[in-house]
Amino acid sequence: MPNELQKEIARTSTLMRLLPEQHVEMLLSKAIWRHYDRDETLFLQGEEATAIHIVLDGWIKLYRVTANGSEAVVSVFTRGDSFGEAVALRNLTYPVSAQSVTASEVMHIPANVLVGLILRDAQVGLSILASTFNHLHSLVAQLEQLKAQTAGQRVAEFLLNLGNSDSGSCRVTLPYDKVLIAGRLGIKPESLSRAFSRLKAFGVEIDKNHANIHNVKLLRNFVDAEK
Amino acid sequence: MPNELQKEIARTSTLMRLLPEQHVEMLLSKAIWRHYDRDETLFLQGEEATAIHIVLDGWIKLYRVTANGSEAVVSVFTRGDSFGEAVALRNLTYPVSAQSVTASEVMHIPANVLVGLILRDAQVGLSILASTFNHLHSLVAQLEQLKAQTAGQRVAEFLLNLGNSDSGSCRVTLPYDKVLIAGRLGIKPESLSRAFSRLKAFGVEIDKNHANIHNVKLLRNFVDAEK
DNA sequence: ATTGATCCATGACGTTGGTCAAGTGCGCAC
DNA sequence: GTGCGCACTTGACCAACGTCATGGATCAAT
Repeated sequence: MPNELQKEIARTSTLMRLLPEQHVEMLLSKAIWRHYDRDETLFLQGEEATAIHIVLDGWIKLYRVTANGSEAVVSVFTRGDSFGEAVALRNLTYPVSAQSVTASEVMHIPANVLVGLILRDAQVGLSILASTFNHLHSLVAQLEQLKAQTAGQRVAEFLLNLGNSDSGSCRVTLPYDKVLIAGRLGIKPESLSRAFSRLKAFGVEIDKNHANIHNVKLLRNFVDAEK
Repeated sequence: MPNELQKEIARTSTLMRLLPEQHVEMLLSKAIWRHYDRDETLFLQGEEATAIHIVLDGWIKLYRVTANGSEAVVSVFTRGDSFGEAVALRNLTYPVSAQSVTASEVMHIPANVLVGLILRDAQVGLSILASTFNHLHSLVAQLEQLKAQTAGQRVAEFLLNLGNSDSGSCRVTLPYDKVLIAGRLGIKPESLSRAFSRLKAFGVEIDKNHANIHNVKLLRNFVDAEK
């Protein structure tokens, strides 16, 4: 049973905000609305995709389990983000697994509903391409970070992206626990912890799950520092 | 002026092989066919995309130049691969730059031609999503590799992907120079060189731009080795 | 208050890969 | 041939990060 707030978030999601009103209403009416507790699995890599997913609240991680059993976090999604479009529309199998990392509300749109809509109105296909492109772009950005930045720089950039000011100071909330943040950044929790303490020198204070950035420009400078 | 071989490659590209014949012919007739010498730039990150690209011959790299001036190679494409779909269809700006790393033949399809086709036949949109999904998938695989494998394992996996047998022995050709291979794998040329010599112990011989893998299963084993 | 669980910080140490510098092998122009 | 340039290799050294072990802080249950 979706409430109005949830519907509003859905309407403004990357996936739907460009669609004409009557399509949106149709999708909302055919969607499945579900609550997930913390650490529930939405799907596993290798499963066949039958729906696309829009996060209404909470945090969902996409991750891969590697041949030797360790876990690589690929993305972490939150309110307004959608995922699984490209896979579901082709009836392919997921290349990643998905799990809630906090209690979450997620809306599922059955793939056949969306396919039907695309065939009737090709504009919808372009909308979905747009959102898929966002994912492409964010993966490209992650690759660049991993290849060209040190762990410390990645941590700093992560903090800067949480607050979205570009000068002055700001206080941001760490959205999920530090093990996951470390995973998202491709480092171990211990390294994250050390990176945080090294960032003190650049005006960053970590207090529980909050970070105070005293001088945004100074930190930005550190991220962009040549080698 | 395309020759028949080039047209045949285009027809079997990821992007077009699922399209009905008459659409393919139309796209081929509207396409721009171009030769690039080595090290020519196709486009730069930040430029507005006006076409999608299909590689007919040679190798094209996509890369990002970071704030501190260093370069991160994101993808390397060859015969039959297409790129730029999601960007061109939305008239967005490229998140990466593209450059030929060998002399290459590339076919460009103007975005407006493709958009027109999608609006007339939504099936085309799904085809493009399929090819975009391939890119997504390969980026996800790269992320996993960077986060969960050592440089040596990445090098070994790269060699295994070049030959596509899964047992016995095989001889593969290194498709482009070692500086670029190193970039693609997120390491420095020196480290690539050292990785190669360490792989001798696993039956890999490097000779100029060829690699002999004496025992594919042994090497696969090394890649999948638990930590 | 005590226990245990969970999450995080810190220290000691090992390994990986980057950096810098020198050297090798090969192709090519003359 | 000789000389030069380029791609690659090798070695010595160092910084960054992972690993392993320990200990503190917080919270809930008893």
